Amino acid sequence: MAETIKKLDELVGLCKRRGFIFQSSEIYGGLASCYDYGPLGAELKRNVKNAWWKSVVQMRDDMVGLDCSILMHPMIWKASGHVDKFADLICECKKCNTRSRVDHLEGKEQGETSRHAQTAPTDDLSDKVCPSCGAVGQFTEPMPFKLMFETQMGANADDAMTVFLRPETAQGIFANYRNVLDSSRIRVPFGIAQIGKSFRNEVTTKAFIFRTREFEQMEIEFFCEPGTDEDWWQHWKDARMQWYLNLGIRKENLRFRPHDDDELAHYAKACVDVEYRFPFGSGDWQELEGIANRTDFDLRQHQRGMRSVTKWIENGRDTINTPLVDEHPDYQSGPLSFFDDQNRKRYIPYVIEPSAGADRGTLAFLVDAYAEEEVKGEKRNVLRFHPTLAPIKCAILPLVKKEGMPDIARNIYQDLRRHFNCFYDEKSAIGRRYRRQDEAGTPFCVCVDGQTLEDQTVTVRDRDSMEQIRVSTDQLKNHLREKLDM
RNA sequence: GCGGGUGUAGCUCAGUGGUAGAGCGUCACGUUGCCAACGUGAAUGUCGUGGGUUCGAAUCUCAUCACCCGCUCCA
Repeated sequence: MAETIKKLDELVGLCKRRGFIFQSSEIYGGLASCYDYGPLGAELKRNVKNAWWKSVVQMRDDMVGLDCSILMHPMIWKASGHVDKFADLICECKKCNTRSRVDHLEGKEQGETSRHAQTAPTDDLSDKVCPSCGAVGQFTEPMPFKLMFETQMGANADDAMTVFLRPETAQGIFANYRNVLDSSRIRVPFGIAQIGKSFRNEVTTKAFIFRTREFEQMEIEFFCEPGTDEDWWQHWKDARMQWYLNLGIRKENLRFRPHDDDELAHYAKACVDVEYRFPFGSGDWQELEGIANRTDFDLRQHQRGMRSVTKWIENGRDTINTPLVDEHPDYQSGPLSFFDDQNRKRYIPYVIEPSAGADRGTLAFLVDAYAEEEVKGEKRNVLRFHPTLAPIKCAILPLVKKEGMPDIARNIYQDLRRHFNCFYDEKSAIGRRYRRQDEAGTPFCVCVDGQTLEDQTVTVRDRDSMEQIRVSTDQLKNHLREKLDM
């Protein structure tokens, strides 16, 4: 009789009530689109990230990790295309107040439109048609729309340089691809994984932590020989779907959604989204992760970017108005090429990018685990987290607060907590304590009772079945570690 | 950014100009002793924020912030 969350409001309330997720700066009235993880949420999210890392780095021979800085050389974002793409011009229809991108307005030829904020024409919208209400020429002056966060680097205001907070972790991987190759003895095909914060000035945030301006990504760039890219794309597609399933997300709430050709980013040869059926919007499927074939676009772009730096300095470090130099005719032998010494071949690798949202994933695990049940006429709320993800693995509870039971329980607690996250609770009735742990998603509860005093056994209570078995205290640690797979 | 809605205790909400409330939760004590038990008691409020009207504002009004729904947008 499990019931799931039907509305976003329920979920927000649940997250706050149990200390998973809070509105950022709440005592100041909140800050739009920013959220904080509470005690249980911080554990949950960290477990999600650790599970991902274990799956894509620890358990694989062909993957290594990376953790690079959020601030990077501004020209990285020129080469990646973000400086231009993320500086679109927006105008507003005076008649219906709808905002449109200038380069999306009808009548404008695509190649003709400048994407550069400072060189874009601020006139000549007189013959353009509002895509929303059909009014002609009723637009405000075009205004630049900065999708990347900017900040100043350098304490001395005169010398300060404008840098960007990264809008994706991916480019840090491309920028370090050469370093990793040269230092780790790894060879193509191989991948680099990274978890970290990224920032985008999304036009629309909303939907709780689903789309926020500050968010955390779990990204892989997998480098492979051109021609093998489609096979690797398929490999990662399967591997990533299996990860969500292995961690307990119900199959019927997951699906692949291939991108249409006109939806593909300019660099991508193919892209598929892993989607989860979230309980908001119209009960709609929403993206958890995108798995793209980025071809050799990024490495080739960075080869151009590397050769454009001098020009950028000469140009007064003006990132927007410093175009990249043309691609070298012999780009296949460039500094970011890979030499396959077994087959005596040199090439720019193709890249498969499985890019997952850590916050979205955490939200999906939370939603999918939630259940309301009837037990003997009483309502029971339970979060059926996979043990790997559960914030607390085991609660240790003395049946009563006397006859030495708390002392024994505390000893067990001190022993078990060295191996996994535990919680000790001796307050109020035992049934209430079990239900509290159900709400936190704790898979096991250990109870020290009267019989423990006689034969050194405790009960182990299972969250999902609510059944109890007796386990000898000297077997307890092994019993739990086996059950928890830890 | 547009339209609609909401904002009162940790949570869910009642309270339409006159003393700030309930249920749940939390805490203490007692009783009980394996699934939100019972009894007694207690704590908890910038009524989102700031201004205005009024003798008096949670309530009327203006502004603002945040969230939700629908548009728009989503490299």
